[in-house]
Amino acid sequence: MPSEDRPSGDRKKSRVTLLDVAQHADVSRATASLVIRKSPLVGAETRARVEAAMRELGYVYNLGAARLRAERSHTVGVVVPNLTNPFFAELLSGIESVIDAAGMVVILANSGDLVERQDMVMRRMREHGVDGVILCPAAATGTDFPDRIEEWNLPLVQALRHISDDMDYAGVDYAAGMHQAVEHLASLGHRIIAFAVHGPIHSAYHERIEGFREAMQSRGLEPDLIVRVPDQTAQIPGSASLLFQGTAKPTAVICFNDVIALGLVAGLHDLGLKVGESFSLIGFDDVAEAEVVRPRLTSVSTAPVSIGENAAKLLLDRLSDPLLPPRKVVKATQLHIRQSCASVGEAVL
Amino acid sequence: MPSEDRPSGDRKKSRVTLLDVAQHADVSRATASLVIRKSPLVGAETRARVEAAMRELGYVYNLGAARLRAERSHTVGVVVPNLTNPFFAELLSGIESVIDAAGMVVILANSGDLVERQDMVMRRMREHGVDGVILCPAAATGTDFPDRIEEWNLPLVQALRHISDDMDYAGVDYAAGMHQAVEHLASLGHRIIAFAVHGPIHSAYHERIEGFREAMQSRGLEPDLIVRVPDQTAQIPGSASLLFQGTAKPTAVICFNDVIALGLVAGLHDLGLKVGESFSLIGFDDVAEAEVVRPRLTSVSTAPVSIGENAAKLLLDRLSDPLLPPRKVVKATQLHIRQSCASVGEAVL
DNA sequence: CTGAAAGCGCTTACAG
DNA sequence: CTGAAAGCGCTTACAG
Repeated sequence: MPSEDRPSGDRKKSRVTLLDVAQHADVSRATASLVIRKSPLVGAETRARVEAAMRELGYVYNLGAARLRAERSHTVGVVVPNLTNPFFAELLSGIESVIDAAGMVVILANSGDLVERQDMVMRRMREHGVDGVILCPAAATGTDFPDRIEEWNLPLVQALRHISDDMDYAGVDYAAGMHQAVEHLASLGHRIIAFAVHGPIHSAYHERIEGFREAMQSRGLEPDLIVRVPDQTAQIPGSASLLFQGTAKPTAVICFNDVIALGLVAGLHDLGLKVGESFSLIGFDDVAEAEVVRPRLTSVSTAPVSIGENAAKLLLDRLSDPLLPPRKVVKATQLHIRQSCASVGEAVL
Repeated sequence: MPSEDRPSGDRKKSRVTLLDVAQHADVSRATASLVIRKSPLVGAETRARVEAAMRELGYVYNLGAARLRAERSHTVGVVVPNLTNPFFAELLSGIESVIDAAGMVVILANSGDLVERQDMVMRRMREHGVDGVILCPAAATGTDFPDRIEEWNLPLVQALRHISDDMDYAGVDYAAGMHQAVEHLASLGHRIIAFAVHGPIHSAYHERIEGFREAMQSRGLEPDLIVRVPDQTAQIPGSASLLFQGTAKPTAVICFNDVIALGLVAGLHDLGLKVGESFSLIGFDDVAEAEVVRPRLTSVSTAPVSIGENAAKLLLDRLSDPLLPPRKVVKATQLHIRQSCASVGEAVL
């Protein structure tokens, strides 16, 4: 009665193995293995017999054993800085769907945007034998990181943020998105435009800042009205007054992302300003709430789900052809115009 | 030059193994294995030597191989209906943090709230040899599902929704949450209260409906003013008028979740009603946006991150003691009063 | 198209 | 505290 003193053991002990299936179907183990892997080498009749046996015995493929021999785990690691942020959740959703469709599975980890945690997590991924990883690099990732990846010979694609040109990257054209926002505001007559930012500093941060500056400068507008608001959602509304502390009073603000945008809409309202009338505002990301807020939010859409899909495809391609040169898939953004921007009268000029 | 025609192979080929480490450190493989698993049987000096060897050789533990022998994968499956919903993303975040702290890793899957996909995904989880799974069951999960789990002898905990009393469950007391909402509104003098719902039908849905009805009935109030709004966020504002189509005109609405709440705030605004003044509204979940919307949203908080933590702890406990009787951890909700409710004047009674 | 043998990298008793 | 041997459940050449 070994099942009595090792209660959890009976599952494992009684596991039906490929050999059981083979014997039941009266073939060799190798043949059974071939039908599992859908090899064309096996005759239809034999295949049917083996499949019946698998069903009758309730066979479950043991990927762990297969992996040991075949050196392929059908597993990809995904590491993001923060699961709680809906933006990353959407990225993850896109990744998961294409990885799943490829018959693989995602192992998830959270770096907390901390390099030490990221190191731990990367080690864990290697221990689990992932075939590759999709990584949104922690903001402070060191310059030696790409070298280590290289050494490990671990297929890796960067998502949303990039730290090396020698590895695949899936992201969006943040700078062009900023141009679209500035362009729209400028066309409505705005000349003094603020940029509200927060969060950690990384490539996507720089690209937005650069994009903003460049777009402003190319129109002869002052590019330095950049204000930092708190990271915590709940504290953003209270920081709206920061927009007006300098000598140049903006008539519009572009937001680093929609959580800032939503927060500032509330904060500006608290200050007695009417967004979409006496003040204009553009968000970034175009989250679902943009449609549901009053006034409806004009926002630059980045579609994180499709970035996730792109990242996963990039990785799949690399797995099937490791010699591919590094590729970048950088999506275009799209300005979704709703109600949060108004034109400034000629008087203002 | 085998690395020339099998370019991806050199990683695997050159893998440093436990035997390499053992030889380098001049001990047997078994001893090396013991130091990895932190066994107290190994002397300090030997341990140090082995650890040095691991470092020098860049050894990476092969969990896949260990699992095959030890029948433990240090892996837990998590299956949710939808990653895109921030609510599930937060649940996942809570799960990930405690699973990670336990030195294990989560394998993620998305059921799309579809039973066929759920079946697929559960099979995949078994193939990957997860030690257990945390499942938010798809709405239409059949009554035979628990039996199959039982047969598979797969440790499983239900999260947010439950389909069987014989398995662990981590959730929140939805019915009590509805009581808190109704109580608050009733204390402000509201007598005709609507309940706006949407989405799939499952235990958490029923509990909220029952909770609402019971709370209304116990106060002698009409419990049947339940209106179904669209599932798509963007379409919810347009459905606000549904609240007033019956003969009984509500002065307040309780929302199934905060995405409905946010949508109806917008929709009521479009109808010229002032939420928090001429109409009252309570949300459910207390998402971050509740604080950032005007008027600030009064909402029943459900704290999905901590539900995820509870679910993960339940699973960890079960893994270490499979004979534990099934347990339920049902969190209390908390009414977070902000600005979206007003009292109705005596005149209304 | 099928079979017998070896091996993937660990852990597990079992001796010493 | 350490070593030699067997085995976890597959896949991979290699013969036939």
